[in-house]
Amino acid sequence: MGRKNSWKVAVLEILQTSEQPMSAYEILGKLRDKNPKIAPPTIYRTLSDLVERGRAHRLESLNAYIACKTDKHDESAVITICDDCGVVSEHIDTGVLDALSAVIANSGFAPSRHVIELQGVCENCGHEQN
Amino acid sequence: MGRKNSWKVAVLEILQTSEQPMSAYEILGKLRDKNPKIAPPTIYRTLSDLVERGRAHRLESLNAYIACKTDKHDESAVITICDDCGVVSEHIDTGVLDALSAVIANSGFAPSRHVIELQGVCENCGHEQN
DNA sequence: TACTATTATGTTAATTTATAACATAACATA
DNA sequence: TATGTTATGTTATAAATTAACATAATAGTA
Repeated sequence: MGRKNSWKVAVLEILQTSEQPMSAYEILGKLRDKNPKIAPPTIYRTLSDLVERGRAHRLESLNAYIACKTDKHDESAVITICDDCGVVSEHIDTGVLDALSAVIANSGFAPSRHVIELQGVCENCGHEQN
Repeated sequence: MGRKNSWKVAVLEILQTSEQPMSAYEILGKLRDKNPKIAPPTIYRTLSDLVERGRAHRLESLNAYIACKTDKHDESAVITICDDCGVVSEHIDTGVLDALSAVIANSGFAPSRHVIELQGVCENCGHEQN
């Protein structure tokens, strides 16, 4: 106890090996395979830390988490979420940020964090016919 | 019972007269002043309906709701949320949407819904010194 | 009008998501 | 060793959302 980062690596590995975003409680379930006593606050603290450091993203529209798969661990990615297969992608792009800046320029608003999430159908799923 | 839209107007009025975003349970509390028996599903159904019709927005990053204050009741607004005073503004802008389109153009992703929420400090609060 | 289908709403209960509050252990430094 | 600080553990609860089913209103139609 009190040792730093007890869970960070484990949580990150779980996220990295998941094809799909995971809820905090899904991660909790995985961790409990090894340590049955782990409790929700531990997960939420670990996730907050990972998100703060840009190693994971919280998907606000799903209440779920993914590992950051880019090498730029900022929190400024545009995120796409396939409603069909659940695959999530990150898109880093300054064009969107510039456009956002332009929108708010006149309002005097100073953003410190932004959430940009697109839901829809990914290319793979779009090609399928059911 | 079974009569259409029993609550829609009431919920919308509550949202419209609120300076700040309200959680589902805050709305529930207000409605209970008049009708003590109203239950969560009623609120959530009403809110879903309002959001679908673009008369209200759900703020994904706050789990809260606001009335749509624009005359364009689409779901494509850029939303700014002041961390300080709680004031929320909607900004309708095609530039951002175009930039987003450009980002996803190569990925083949077909978006059906998007969430664009900026958190930060509004002009008023930015001018204050504490 | 009576019958039926459909949809809206009511109701109960549970599930899912998240955090408050406090206890304990580790670490750092004097 | 003593003290302060931070991380983690632990218990309990709060907050947000939905499932499942019951009942009532409405519309259509025989």
